[in-house]
Amino acid sequence: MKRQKRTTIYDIAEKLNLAASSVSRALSNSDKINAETKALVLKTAAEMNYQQNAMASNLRKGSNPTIGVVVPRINQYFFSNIIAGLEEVTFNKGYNLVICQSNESHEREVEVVNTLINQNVSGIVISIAAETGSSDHLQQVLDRNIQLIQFDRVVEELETFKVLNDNYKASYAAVTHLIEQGYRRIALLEGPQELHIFRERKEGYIAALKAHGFPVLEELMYANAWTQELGAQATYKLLEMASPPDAIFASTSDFAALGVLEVATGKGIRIPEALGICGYSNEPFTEITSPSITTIDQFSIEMGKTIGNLHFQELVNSGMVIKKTVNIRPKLIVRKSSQRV
Amino acid sequence: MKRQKRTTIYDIAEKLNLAASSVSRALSNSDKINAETKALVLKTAAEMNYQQNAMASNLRKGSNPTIGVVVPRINQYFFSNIIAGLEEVTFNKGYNLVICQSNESHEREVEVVNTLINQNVSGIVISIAAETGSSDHLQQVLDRNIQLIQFDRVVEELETFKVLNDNYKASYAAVTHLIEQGYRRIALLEGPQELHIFRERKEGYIAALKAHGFPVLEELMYANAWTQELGAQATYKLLEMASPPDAIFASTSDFAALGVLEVATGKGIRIPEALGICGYSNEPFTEITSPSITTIDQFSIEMGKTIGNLHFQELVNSGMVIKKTVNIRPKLIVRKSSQRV
DNA sequence: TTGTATGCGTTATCAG
DNA sequence: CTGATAACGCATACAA
Repeated sequence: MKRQKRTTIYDIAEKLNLAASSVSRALSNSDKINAETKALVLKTAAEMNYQQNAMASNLRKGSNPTIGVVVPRINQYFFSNIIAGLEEVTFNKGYNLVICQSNESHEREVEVVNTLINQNVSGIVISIAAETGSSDHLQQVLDRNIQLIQFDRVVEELETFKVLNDNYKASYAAVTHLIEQGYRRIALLEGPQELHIFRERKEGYIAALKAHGFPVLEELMYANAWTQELGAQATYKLLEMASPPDAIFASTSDFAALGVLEVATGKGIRIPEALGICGYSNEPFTEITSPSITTIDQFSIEMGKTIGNLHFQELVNSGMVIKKTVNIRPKLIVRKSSQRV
Repeated sequence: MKRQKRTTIYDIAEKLNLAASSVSRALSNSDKINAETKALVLKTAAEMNYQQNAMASNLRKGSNPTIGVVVPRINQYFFSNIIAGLEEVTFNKGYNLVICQSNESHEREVEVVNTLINQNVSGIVISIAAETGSSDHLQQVLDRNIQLIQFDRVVEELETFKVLNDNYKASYAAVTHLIEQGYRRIALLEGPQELHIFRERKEGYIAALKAHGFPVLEELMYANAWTQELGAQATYKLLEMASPPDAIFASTSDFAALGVLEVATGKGIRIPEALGICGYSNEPFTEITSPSITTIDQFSIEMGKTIGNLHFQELVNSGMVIKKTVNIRPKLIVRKSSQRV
């Protein structure tokens, strides 16, 4: 049972005593073709079960209507929602999405980006891995004039479209909220400071403390606590302090906040009375923990749509050198874990 | 700023005074080439920033080392884990994944499958949409001798590899567990019965009841309760009955179980004492609700890997007519929502 | 080992 | 409006 040859435009042409070019025109809905022959071609194409060979077509046209998406992990709510939003706009334009994971590895990221370049995709949408490194691979993308859109975690030096959350403001708002709720010693769980998003969140935290006349204490800033496990470990340490914090802002993720919640609950600490908690990302589970977790919504679906729109807009303006940053203002979602007033 | 021409093997050949074919051989690591020239070609290729045009190569070779994946929704834990597992094996083989969502729509499913066929992918991995319909599009895949692997939700009549959970046994085990915990009136939340997986789960439920001498009551079987919202609605109705159930098996999903939990908790019903709950899928959140939710793990990452292995095995045996079903035995995860003994 | 020639399936250009 | 032909970039059969 060999792979049977697929029918090509030549097969159709032969059957109808036409030239292949005419068949091509009919199929591509050209206007330089008689309506009747077009109808005839379409009909026989369907009968003969014809399906276009996208590789040949794309090769000839020198373009490939697909967009490559590179994210650290596909199974995080934030990223899968970005993709969902993005797909909503690309699908309607007849564009495909090729989705790749870097698994937070820089090496892997380089590999998948190269694969995408090889595929001649018309655009690449990326949120870089936590394990950062050279950005040569992204420069390559630009050099080949492939649309590059960075989102969330970006290489700042690179002149590309960027779709970002205003991490600083979100963080500032979260800490201000905690202060307003009467918390006095607010600890921060930090992410890897190589990533700007985590630096910005830290800056927002510091600024909010200062703005309200609170001291900024090194002992309350806990580095690299950006997974559930690490968040839990950090919480153990923090709660063992002589004067422990009365609130923890897990600026890295809701998963870290979950780690905090579990450890604190396990120790019999009452939330939000004795300890306030705030996470980041508005993962679905934050709504159903007990108590529910205060967090920050990043409007991920919206972000995805924005990215898609940017892509097509740029295509229209191709040749222009418009590079800019779209900032999406995240929103603080106040839930039980931080409401004691 | 026009898109600059990418360097081709001809550019390299010209520079080195070689034939394009030699360059091609060097690049494809052929053995019919002098080691020195190979090294030289590789070196200059790197210098000239050469990257292969995958479309041309694939067109010429008549194959495309990518696998298309079609799932209802990318942002469900089960599916994203399938993809993660699958990617683990395909990536190592140098294969790409093109991931598409059907959004549970049959029309959309047909569209994306056709796109994948056009791309000449070497395989398609699919879990069909809840909105079922004709399976012509999948027959097309087979007719073109593209590897087709179905998983989880499948079209049974189609002779393809199938990777399934043993829904019947899992359901049977869940209900048996509930009975052993002393629950007497166990309700079932059903999914759309067009899908075999939901039929099988219902059969497992019925069989377990019968095996333990319990009556099978129509009033306790609630149709189409397969989202959180619908699960909540169903729970309202069920708990209003003259003699309400003392346990609810949300055979459709953990989301439905979550709906049950919320409504019951809202009504002040104590879980697991007054009402036992069991879900399906082992979504991460089932561990952190209070009480935690008993559920069924489907070993989704394993399933993904299995699918990948099947794909490549079939490639090796191409020409053979081996079509079979791999059944993965899910595991009951007992948590607090059903433990009252 | 290397070069020449051809074709993969389309689309675009040019005549007719 | 239609047909012939070239070209997209690469890989292979064949010749040298």
